[in-house]
Amino acid sequence: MKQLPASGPLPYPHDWTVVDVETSGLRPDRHRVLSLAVLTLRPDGHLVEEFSTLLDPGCDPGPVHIHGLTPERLRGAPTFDRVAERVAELLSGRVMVAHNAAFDYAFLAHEFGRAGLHLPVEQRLCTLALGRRIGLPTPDLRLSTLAAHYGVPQHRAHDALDDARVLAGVLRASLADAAALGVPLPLERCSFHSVLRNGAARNGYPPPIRKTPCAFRCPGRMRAGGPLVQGMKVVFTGETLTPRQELADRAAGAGLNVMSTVSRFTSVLVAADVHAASAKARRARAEGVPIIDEPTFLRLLQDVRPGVRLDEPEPASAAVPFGPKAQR
DNA sequence: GCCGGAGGGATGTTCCGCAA
DNA sequence: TTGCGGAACATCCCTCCGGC
Repeated sequence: MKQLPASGPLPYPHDWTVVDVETSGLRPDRHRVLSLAVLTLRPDGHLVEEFSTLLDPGCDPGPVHIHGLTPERLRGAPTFDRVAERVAELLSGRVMVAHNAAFDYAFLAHEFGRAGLHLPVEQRLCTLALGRRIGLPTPDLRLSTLAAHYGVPQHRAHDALDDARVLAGVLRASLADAAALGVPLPLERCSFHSVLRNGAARNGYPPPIRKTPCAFRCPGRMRAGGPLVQGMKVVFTGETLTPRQELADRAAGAGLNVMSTVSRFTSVLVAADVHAASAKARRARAEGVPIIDEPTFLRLLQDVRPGVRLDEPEPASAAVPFGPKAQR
């Protein structure tokens, strides 16, 4: 078990609002929030305020065997619209933090919508995505597993307040890890329209990319330090700060060939974390494919050298040719 | 020029993890 | 149990090369 670091200065200048909800099901458009816990934290992770409440959903509470919230327990609890303003106060101007944040965000967004209000969250941080980005040596990324890993005591799983307190502890430790590793936070801009368009559960993974045909001949691998050349085959891995599709569109627009998998013909792998242990990163290392981070890629993207169109003869290039097996 | 084999890339399928 | 998407793996298709 890893020792929970003491709260201290962190290089992330955000005030945080840790949120956990218990719900009557998995569909934010059909199911309701039964219990809600909201904790506000200073940038160093120090607790400022706690708020939690049961809620009267006005419907069947769903899987009682999971959350233990029977109709009897919920009877007399306030409806969401009666606590919405208080919740909005705690969320405003802060980064919302949750485990599988898209899930909690979607439920809150729908509850605020039903109350005729707007969910005042502009950015959210998913601790699941953060754990994945850090590359934790845990068998999985469940909240209970992360709590055990960081030594955060968990008393009652699926109790909103206890889960939120555990999450706050995991957040503090994860932020310390991320800072120590120099890992950028997987902050995500929020909009209710995107919730309606994409649904709730995204598990923090980047969306799949659309394949764009490339009109240029592949010049080979990228040399150390660049430059990028039109036709180079580019693969993305990990959760990038820029949306995956936007990166792919910009790459394709610059004349690069965006591929879905790494092969020995891949010119360069763009990784959210160049030390990542993803399958693509492992394959890239095995094949000798250079790996660069997102900021480097974006910088190189501003100066992509002209390539050779598929219908033109091939001249000398600024790239490294592929190995003998690849030259056929 | 045709055929078969080899290999790479694209695509499809399955598994996994996560939330309640 | 549900829904979603990434990762891993399997399979298919296309291209290229060598032999005749």
